[in-house]
Amino acid sequence: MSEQTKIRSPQQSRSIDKKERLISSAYALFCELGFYKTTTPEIAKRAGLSIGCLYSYFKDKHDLFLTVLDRYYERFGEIRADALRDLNDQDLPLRDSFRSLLLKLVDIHRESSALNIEARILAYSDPAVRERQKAQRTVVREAVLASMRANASRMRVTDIEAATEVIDDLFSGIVHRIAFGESEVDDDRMLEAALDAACAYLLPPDSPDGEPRRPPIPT
Amino acid sequence: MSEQTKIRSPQQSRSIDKKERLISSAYALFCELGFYKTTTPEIAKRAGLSIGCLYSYFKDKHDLFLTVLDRYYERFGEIRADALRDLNDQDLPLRDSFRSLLLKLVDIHRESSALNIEARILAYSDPAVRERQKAQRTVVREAVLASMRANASRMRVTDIEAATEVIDDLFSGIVHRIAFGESEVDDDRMLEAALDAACAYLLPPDSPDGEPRRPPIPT
Amino acid sequence: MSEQTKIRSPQQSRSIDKKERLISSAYALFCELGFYKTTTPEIAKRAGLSIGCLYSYFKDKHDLFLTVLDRYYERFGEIRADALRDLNDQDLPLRDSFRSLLLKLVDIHRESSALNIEARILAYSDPAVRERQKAQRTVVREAVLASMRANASRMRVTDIEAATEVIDDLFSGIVHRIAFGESEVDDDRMLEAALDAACAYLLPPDSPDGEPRRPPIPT
Amino acid sequence: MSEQTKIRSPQQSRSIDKKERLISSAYALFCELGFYKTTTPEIAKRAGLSIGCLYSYFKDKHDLFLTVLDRYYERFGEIRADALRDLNDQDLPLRDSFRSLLLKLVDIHRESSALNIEARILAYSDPAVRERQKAQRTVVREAVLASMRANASRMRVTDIEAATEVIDDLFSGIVHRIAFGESEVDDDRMLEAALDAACAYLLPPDSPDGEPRRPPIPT
DNA sequence: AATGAATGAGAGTTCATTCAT
DNA sequence: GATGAATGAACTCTCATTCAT
Repeated sequence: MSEQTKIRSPQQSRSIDKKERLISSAYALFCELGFYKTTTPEIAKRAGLSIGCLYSYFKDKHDLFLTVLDRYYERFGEIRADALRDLNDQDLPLRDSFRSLLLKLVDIHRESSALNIEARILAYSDPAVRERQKAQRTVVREAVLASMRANASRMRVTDIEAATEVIDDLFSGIVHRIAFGESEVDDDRMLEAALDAACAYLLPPDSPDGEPRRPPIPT
Repeated sequence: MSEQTKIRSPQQSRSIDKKERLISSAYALFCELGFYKTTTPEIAKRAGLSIGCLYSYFKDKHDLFLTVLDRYYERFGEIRADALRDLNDQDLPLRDSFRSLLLKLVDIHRESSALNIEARILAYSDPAVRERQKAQRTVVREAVLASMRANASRMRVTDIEAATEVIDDLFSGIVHRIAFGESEVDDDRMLEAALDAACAYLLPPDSPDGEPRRPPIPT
Repeated sequence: MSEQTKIRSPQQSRSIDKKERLISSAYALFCELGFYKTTTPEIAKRAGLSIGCLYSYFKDKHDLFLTVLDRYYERFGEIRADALRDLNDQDLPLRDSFRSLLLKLVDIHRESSALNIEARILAYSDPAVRERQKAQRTVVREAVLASMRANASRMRVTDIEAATEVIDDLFSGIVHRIAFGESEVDDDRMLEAALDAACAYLLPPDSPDGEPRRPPIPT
Repeated sequence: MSEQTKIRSPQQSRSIDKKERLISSAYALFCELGFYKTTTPEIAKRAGLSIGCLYSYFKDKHDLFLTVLDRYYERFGEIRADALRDLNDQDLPLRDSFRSLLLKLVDIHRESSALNIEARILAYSDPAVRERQKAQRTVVREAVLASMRANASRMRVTDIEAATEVIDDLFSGIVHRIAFGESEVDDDRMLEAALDAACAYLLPPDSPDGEPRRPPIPT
């Protein structure tokens, strides 16, 4: 009679595959249409499964959304973590590390940004979404902050915490703009401008870490 | 009888008042609950009007949402315009103009951010919303760009267009962060950090325009 | 936003009529098919109304069932009260008062017994039904008990409370049997047999109150 | 292949055991939750069997319910038969035989009353249930009637058939009341009151068969 | 012009039953 | 024979919209 037991926790590869297909299908539809315009029968249909099957893997639509959101945050987190590792471990100039981070973020954003926005909306009225969002935010914040601290010696900013959030905002905005083609300006010019801004802000003037990739054409 | 004539275009003051009340009520509810959780009867009820009356002023819920969105963009535009006038006309240091701009943006964001986010979601599947969003973006972009160009002499950036969008992203992020209390850092520290970044990026080193508000305590 | 306001409390005669029609229609269907086989669209259809309309008068199916149950108990209560008045006020022989009570009970039972049985089932898992049932039971019990006490002088039983419940059980059984044609024996013979039992139990031997209606045919 | 052959009629002890387990499990659940709230997967689960297995023994849920009902009637019938044997064979005073009968009926009622009530509801719309109910009723009626006839010499009632049904109603009501704790009066007082009524009705005044168990306390 | 009761398409969800393994 | 994942018809309920008054 327990509700818990009614939801299948698949251990066999075939079932796992079905659950994955449902998550993918839901992910795609939530991204494309948002939460409310996506219907559960449509999710099942796209996954090539019946509606009943969907409800044997997920308690309800909301539960499925949360699962999709977790999946998204997870993937997003991995990519960010990858990129931050570059910032810490390699002795690339900071500007180049940043560029590589931005390009990776653009990639993941391109496929799931609507989901991210939807989550922000739902977070207003849905505590479970809000909580997950906050947790995700905290993880990211800590990782970026650690990375910034590790690079503190090369920087001129003193309030590392605030600087982290400033850079986060700047990068998020640029990434969104590029991912969605909302810029009137060339993607490349946008990217370099954002890097200019980040370097000008974080680094001392004339730091070699902030050298533009392409030297200005000599006159 | 054309369908168009069914929708009243109020010319008498009483009718205008009713339409306004409907827009306000819808604005408040869309902000609070988002598009889908807001019901048309509730909008009418809050406006102290009948649901039938709502449908005599607006073709459907979507039409009302678009009207509300226009109203929001309009208000947002006015505030931005105000703030940009400061940038151009007054001989305040740029940093102070920026600060005043940011504070105004935080105010408007606080009351309508959900609407803004909702619009972003709907823009995916709704061409009419997308179009308005783009138009709004263009207006703002042009205004900010003009303002940047007028100040070009004080700046060191050469790609003014890209710089405009960079600043826009930076400021939007900060404003959102402050408006929604999502920052772990003091609002004030965040604000000054964002101004540091903007000034470091736009202005030549040591420009008096970028002087921090509070001089360092003399030794 | 309050849930309360969403449910219409009709004050105009037309609306009251609609609500009544829904209750009648639901009453008939619950009696005929029971709670689970009765569907809300069917109730609305029988009432000549739309399903949406049903849900503007009742929160949900359960709420409608409770209303129907209240209505049934109310009617049942009135008839019982009528009959008990006879027991108290008139100087009919007790046997004749009882007979008239039984005949009235048969009437109401004939139309709503399934509802009564359904309520018993739902009472197992539904506290709201259980509570109403208990309240109803108490009201009836008190009334019958008062009536028994008023007639105590004519009776030989000393434990009036227990006797009340015994008589209640006896009469309920007989009424059910007659109402549903479950008896193999003539209704009339059954009725007189039940009256024999009640009189033999309650009255002293040879009490004129227990005289059978039809005197034995003289030889 | 006829459809009939799909349903297994188990001849091997292992299979019989499984079928029994399914019947017990269903019996328990139908009693606890009623027909509609009991789900077939839950029945199979409680029996420690798969849902597929259930459907290899029973055509459908309805078929299983009928089987359970038969089983219940069977058990009920046995107990009644036992009790009636007492009435016939032993030379206990009738009052004591009745008491022992009532106590046994209370026992069986306690565990299966919901099933009984559920059957009554389903009998309205389900001919198969109705038919079984009627058959059961007939069996019981015949047995009780025979028993009453065997005791006719001790009794004063002349219409034995009607008296049988009167006693049946009286006893059923009391049993239900006691089994479900619906009485406001002590179980013991209720029981003796019911016996008073039965003896007063059936026996001649002052019959030693109707002596109360506990003699009144002498003054 | 205004009202708000009424509509009904369509959403989420359940569960008796089947059938590939 | 046994399994239990999968099916999908059917249910309850919501809410944008209409239209008689």
